[in-house]
Amino acid sequence: MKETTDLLKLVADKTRLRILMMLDKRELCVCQLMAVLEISQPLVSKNVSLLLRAGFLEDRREGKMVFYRINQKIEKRQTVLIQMLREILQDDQTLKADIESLGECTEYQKMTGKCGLKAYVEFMQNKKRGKSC
Amino acid sequence: MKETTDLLKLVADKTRLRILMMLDKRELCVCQLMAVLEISQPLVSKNVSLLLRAGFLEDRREGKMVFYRINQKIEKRQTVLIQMLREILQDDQTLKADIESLGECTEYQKMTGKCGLKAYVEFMQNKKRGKSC
DNA sequence: AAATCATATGAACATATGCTAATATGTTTA
DNA sequence: TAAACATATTAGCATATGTTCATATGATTT
Repeated sequence: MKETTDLLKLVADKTRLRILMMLDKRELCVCQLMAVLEISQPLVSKNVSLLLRAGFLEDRREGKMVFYRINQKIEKRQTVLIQMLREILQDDQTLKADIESLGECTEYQKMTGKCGLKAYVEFMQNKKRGKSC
Repeated sequence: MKETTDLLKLVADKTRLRILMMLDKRELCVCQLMAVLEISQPLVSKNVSLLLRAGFLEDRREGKMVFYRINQKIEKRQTVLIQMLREILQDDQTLKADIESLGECTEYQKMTGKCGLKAYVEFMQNKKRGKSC
């Protein structure tokens, strides 16, 4: 019972829900999540590690960067939960915007080859000038 | 998005989850929930009214008693959520015990015709003597 | 080796949440 | 109408939670 409520609490949070749904689309590193969600690096790291410890995610190191994705060997309960989330969030505007930002930011990253705070700040400035990434 | 996290938060609580799953089996009044869950009346009332306001439940007055049940005109998202909960909680021991207690307590209520604190206390005393209701 | 980059961790703070106790409302019975 | 019963609401407290800031770790590049 507690396991279930813990699982639900984990997912009952805007930041983590956005992260989980993003990673449900594709593998991402911390800095990409920062850029798209427009939140601080420690906040991403913390929430990502909560999802990791709960078994939702698995990580993969590539140089300095750590990539996260949905755990392939996920528990059945978690699979069911994620399927439910997909269903009730299929028309969610925040998530749609996140996915769109993600595409643009990935492109931007390929151009600059950077993934850090500076790239993030530049990205944000451009975005606010209406150029979106 | 906030609607979704609010919905999840509501359900990410042991007390409310037990109430919701009980009511998923059958209609119940506050005092029955008190007895089975072994929690105070205000606590039942509060959580039940939260579930009510969120649209999960509907209420029905019968004399002094107020009966609650799953709202028949529930939103689709909520239906999906409840179905998911049924699935991941199908082997939950707490819920199994709740359902069992419920049967016994309903029987006890029919005998005494009472639904209040006194009946509850007697019930609890008997239960602890190993007679279970 | 030093500097930079990417991520993780820990402390501190504000806010939110669940719970209890006291009280209020509303209904039925005596 | 008074008393008992069933439920609802409020205030207050303790705990939990999300967030930020500062700092630590670990990897790469120069």
